Amino acid sequence: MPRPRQALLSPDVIADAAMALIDSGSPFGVNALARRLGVTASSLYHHVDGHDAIIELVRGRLVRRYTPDLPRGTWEEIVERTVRLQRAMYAGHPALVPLIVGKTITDEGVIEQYDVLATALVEGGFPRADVLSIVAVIDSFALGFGLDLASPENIWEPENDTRTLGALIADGPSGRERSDRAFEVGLAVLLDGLRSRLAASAPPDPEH
Amino acid sequence: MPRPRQALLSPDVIADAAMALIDSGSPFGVNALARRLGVTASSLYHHVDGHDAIIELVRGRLVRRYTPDLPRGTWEEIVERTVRLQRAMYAGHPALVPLIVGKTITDEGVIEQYDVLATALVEGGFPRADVLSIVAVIDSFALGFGLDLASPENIWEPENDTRTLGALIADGPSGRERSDRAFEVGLAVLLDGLRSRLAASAPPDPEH
DNA sequence: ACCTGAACACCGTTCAAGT
DNA sequence: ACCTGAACACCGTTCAAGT
Repeated sequence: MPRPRQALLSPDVIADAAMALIDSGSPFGVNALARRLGVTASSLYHHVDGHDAIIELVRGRLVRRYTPDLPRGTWEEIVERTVRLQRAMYAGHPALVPLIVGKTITDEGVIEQYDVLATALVEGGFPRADVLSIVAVIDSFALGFGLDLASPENIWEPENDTRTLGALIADGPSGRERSDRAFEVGLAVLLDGLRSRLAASAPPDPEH
Repeated sequence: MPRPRQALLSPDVIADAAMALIDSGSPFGVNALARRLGVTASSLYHHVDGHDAIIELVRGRLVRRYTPDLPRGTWEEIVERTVRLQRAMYAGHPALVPLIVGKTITDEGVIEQYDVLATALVEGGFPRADVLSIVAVIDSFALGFGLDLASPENIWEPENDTRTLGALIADGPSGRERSDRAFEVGLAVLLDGLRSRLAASAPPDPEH
């Protein structure tokens, strides 16, 4: 079946199938993807630039889907909304997370999200020299908790006795509920920490 | 060369070579590892339980090397020391980080570190029900910044103009220095956030 | 007990050949 | 322009055969 009159593939078709494959839980790969599409792996290379480019395509789509409009508000609102949106995205597509770690971000839509964040922090009064670091902190935070969603049920499996850890694991929730609670605690810690830092760098308005 | 009088391999020999392979920057795999050891990949399976078990072996060794004695002190000191030790370990062996994400921790030495942390937080006055979440927050934090070390020089590559992000990237440091700065900011935010949380859950001593 | 070599079911990518 | 099939250099794991 060489060269049908109407092309079988396109970047969109490939991205859709890639997302379905990732969400199915089966390991992602160009061969597995081609199989799903009823096509040879080499065919994909006529439309996209290989494995990593497909992942970046999927990331871009998801970010656009999960952030319909650019957030407005105070830096606190924007930080919280950004982190919660990322959380929702990773929760909806946990198997994507291990695939995107350590890949350079080039997608315009994703860059724009980080730009909004950076702008909000500068306008919020954080020292310019710190803002990129703070964006990285927020990013690390979101990614770390995204990986938590992609992790096995039990992160720790103590075989011997422990002083505290074993009992805490036995007493508390597991799986998604454990992860959600940790996320909420983490988000509160993050926002509190940022507020303290802002207060320390820009002393409160002398009028008060 | 079947069955030499003195065994060529052992878990220790394999772990040493695995660490050298990982630190060399070449992609890790059982085949590549066997090649380095001048041995067949199948030989490894007489001593260790495959790819993931080798990674867990390396993790255990490194944790033991980087934490010679169990930390003592206030919860703040223990949290800070734990995070800094993990940071040092990941900085020394960045290529290990992507290999350990999402793998269940079974190594006794590693479990013990988390147990010390959990115990310190309980004794420090954090609500028992929150402690496991807080340990997960600290873990996500350390892992997120570890991944930052394993990431390419440029995390963001904006192609179009941006309002703020592009200028911040151009003005600030890159590579290791950027990562280190972000880590320091993140650690300060983490500790501040934890202090606020503790103060909110356990109101200050009425004597003061 | 320990190592090999062959086998199996995979990877990601390139490229000449076909229409 | 678009798809195929073969090729290349890899993966991780199993297992019978050899000493």
